[in-house]
Amino acid sequence: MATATSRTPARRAKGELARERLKNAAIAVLDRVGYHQLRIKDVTAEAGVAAGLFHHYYSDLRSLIEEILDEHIANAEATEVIERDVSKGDWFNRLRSHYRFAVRNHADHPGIMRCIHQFCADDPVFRERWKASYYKRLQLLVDVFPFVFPDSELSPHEVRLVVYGLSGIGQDLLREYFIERDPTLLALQLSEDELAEWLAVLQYRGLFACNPPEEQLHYAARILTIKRHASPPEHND
Amino acid sequence: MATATSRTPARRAKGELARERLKNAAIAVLDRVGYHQLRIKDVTAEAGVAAGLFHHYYSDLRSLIEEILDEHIANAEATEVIERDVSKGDWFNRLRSHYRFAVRNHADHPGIMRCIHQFCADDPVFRERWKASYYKRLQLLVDVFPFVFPDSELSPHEVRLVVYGLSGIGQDLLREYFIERDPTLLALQLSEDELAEWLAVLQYRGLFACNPPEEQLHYAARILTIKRHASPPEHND
DNA sequence: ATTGATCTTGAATCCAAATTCAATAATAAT
DNA sequence: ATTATTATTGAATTTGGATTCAAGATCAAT
Repeated sequence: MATATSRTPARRAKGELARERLKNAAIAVLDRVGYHQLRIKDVTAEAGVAAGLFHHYYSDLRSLIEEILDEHIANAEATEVIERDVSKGDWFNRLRSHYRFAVRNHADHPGIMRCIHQFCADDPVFRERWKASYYKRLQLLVDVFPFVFPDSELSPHEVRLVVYGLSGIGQDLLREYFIERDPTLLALQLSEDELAEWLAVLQYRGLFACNPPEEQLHYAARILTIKRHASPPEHND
Repeated sequence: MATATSRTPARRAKGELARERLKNAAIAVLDRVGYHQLRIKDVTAEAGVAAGLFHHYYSDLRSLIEEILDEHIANAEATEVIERDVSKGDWFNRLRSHYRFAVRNHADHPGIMRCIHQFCADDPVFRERWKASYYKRLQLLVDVFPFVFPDSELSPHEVRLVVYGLSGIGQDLLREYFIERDPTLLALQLSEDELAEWLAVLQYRGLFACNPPEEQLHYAARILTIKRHASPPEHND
């Protein structure tokens, strides 16, 4: 934002509007076809302007997309109130808040999330930027780990391994759900909060090797019934 | 394989060799630059043949890559002995075997795994093929779920949610480790077996909400020390 | 109203890479 | 040895799309 208005002092309101229109058009097309299918002509057509106008505002597609993603990331970080209303020791709610955030992000901006994923896969520079943002949240967990688990004998590297490993819970699933819209998953008819809670429970179990306090579960209480028999029955397929 | 030798009866041994050389060249380049940077010229140069030869054997890049990936998938499925030496109720070893397989795959074929990931992201047809292969293993888990957890009140859809969610454990991590070669992860200096075991432990905890039997842990026993205090200490960051 | 700036257009140009193809070499069959 | 088939080359062409640019439209300031 700051860059956009300050870079060229001569930039006018109308120009800013056109940039906005191009960005919104790009986001719309991203939703439909994804980053690798995206063409400048698609964007200008969607925005209802001439093809040449694009280069008046952006040097190439990459820079437009970068601007969109940077804005999204900044925006997301700003609105991430997550930690605020969660009391210090309340880990389940903390994890659930993180998932609520991730779920909402996917639900509201599937095109952008897909684009981030695609962009990361072949642009090392952007991937670092994304990781920096994404792992910042994880880092919080890494940092407090020694306090939460004072008896843990894990080295800092091992802590990172555990946290990064567990952070994978639901990543693919959210993409399948909100971006590919996999029918077998959509069939679940879950609200955003429900989905977030399910994923949080799984992560909680992975982290603490036990269930979260039952009274905190609003939707996923049934998961407590996943309890293994003392002597698991032999079974033939 | 069967297709390759039978499609054109007139195809000669030398031709088969050239196809092999192209495929191997492509795999080598995939390792270096990934799918989206890959150019036909790169492949022919790497193979040491003229650019035009490519089209004698393949109609386009996509079809070459598809052949490579299909072969890889078929091959992987064939060598996946996994379930064989694991006794029926021995879930921890079963999960660990799956992870050993995934880890080995990434370690041995980083270029191909990266390509699969990129390909999936923008080719819905291929994604279905990959999911079919990948989820086949998960489906096993989904199928036996009611027998392992007879008291579970989860609907089949919910079972799928849980299994898919947990299957995300380590996905990104394996990519970061073997494809991007993230230094903070490589610093762990883990053997393939160690990595597989860590991931399996995390998944086991997520699935069973408890630790795997201690005597089965060869490397990751320290994870048992992640035990939460009865009354977690308040902590200020 | 005139001026100087920015905005917008779309046809013309450029470019990287895919694709074709005529010519030549290698190989197998007889 | 001759012939037919397949393999290989690399220069020429085509393609899809990005990029440029001259010309006209719009706008703000005075």
